[in-house]
Amino acid sequence: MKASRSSATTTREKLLDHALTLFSDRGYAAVGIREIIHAAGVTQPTLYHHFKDKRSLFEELIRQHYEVSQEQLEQVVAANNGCESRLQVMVQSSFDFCLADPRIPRLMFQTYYGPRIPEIDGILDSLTDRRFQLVKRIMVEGIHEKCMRPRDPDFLALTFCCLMDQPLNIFSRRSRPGRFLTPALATEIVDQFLQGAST
Amino acid sequence: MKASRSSATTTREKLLDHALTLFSDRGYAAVGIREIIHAAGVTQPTLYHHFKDKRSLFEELIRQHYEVSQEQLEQVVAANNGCESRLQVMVQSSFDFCLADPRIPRLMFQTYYGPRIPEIDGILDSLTDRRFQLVKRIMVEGIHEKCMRPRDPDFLALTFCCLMDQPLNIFSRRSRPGRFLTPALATEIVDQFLQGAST
DNA sequence: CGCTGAATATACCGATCGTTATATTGCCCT
DNA sequence: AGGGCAATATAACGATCGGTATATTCAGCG
Repeated sequence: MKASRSSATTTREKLLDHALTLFSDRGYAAVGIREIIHAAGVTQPTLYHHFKDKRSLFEELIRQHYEVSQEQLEQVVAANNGCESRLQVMVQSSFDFCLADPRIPRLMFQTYYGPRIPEIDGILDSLTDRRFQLVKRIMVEGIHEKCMRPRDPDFLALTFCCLMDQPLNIFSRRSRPGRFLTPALATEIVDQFLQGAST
Repeated sequence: MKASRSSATTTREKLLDHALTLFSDRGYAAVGIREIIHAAGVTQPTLYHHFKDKRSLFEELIRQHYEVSQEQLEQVVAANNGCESRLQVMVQSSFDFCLADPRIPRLMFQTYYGPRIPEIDGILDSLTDRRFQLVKRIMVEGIHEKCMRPRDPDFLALTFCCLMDQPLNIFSRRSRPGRFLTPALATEIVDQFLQGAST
């Protein structure tokens, strides 16, 4: 590959990487492009050479990481059978994904559960819906296999996503998320979802 | 009460009210003070007469609504006995609180689960911790009364808060949250928490 | 009446915002 | 060698940001 092309890619990826660091910490509105280009060690026209504007940079960041995480989830779900083990690997895979780079769940969940961002209105819902439908399919399957009580799959998918996302969001902000996002917690979450808290 | 004092109170409350509307929609960083004073129909020095700066206005808004919602929760919990009914009224009371003014849970949850706001770093944790401890006490009691399996009360409180907060956060953003935050959903959430999803 | 002090307005401050016109560098192809 | 083009930098644009110096209004009070 040509040097100029590879150098361009590096610059572009460097911008995306530092944008990820900053946006995942303080969000789209609070981070200025000067902060990003300063962290990346470039100047403004360089950023505007690689991205149309601030909004495009942010949207690409979001789309890219939603894409990767979604593919990983679909992969581990497809590689397992039975609703319980599928839910289990889904949580565990999400935990691993977070520990590999906590900035990514921070960006995704804080952007989704945080204040509205008019610049990207509408694109978040379609991205998160793909994962919701995946969870919902597992629920429908679980009910059909009679390992789950027959209830509204939308409700089940919602509660499961709550139990999975919230710990990811909360603990990915702490220092050393690995202290909290343990395999034991992943198992406990699935157990809590399936068995409940009562005796 | 003097006319000037009452007029001052109205202006101050008008500012807080429009700030609530705007901050709960797009967050602290994305909303400028000009937008607030324009909505309230006053000028900048008026805002700075009633509040030290943008940060103080926001902090007062946050503290005020956390205070009110916390008191309401403690009240309904104290008025009921048994862990199941306490959990039930807690969810239902939170739903009612949201339906009375969806801007308030939007502000609270989006501020808490959204990107970090350096200006108010540290004050959110102490405010949310009070509610978490309340939930935790119900869990400890429930375990002691043998209506819940003996598990880590922190984990139980975490999962219950997940199941309660996430629907509140998600549905308070939709139009007419009352379509979703029904008494039936409140009951389903408590049932899901206690009984789980499996057969 | 004239004084005081809270409340509000006009007009502006310097700083930062997202963005760009212009110029320069340096590799690739001919 | 030199044209062409992607990549980067210097320097600045107008707009908006949070915040304020100053002036005016108005109510309460001696």
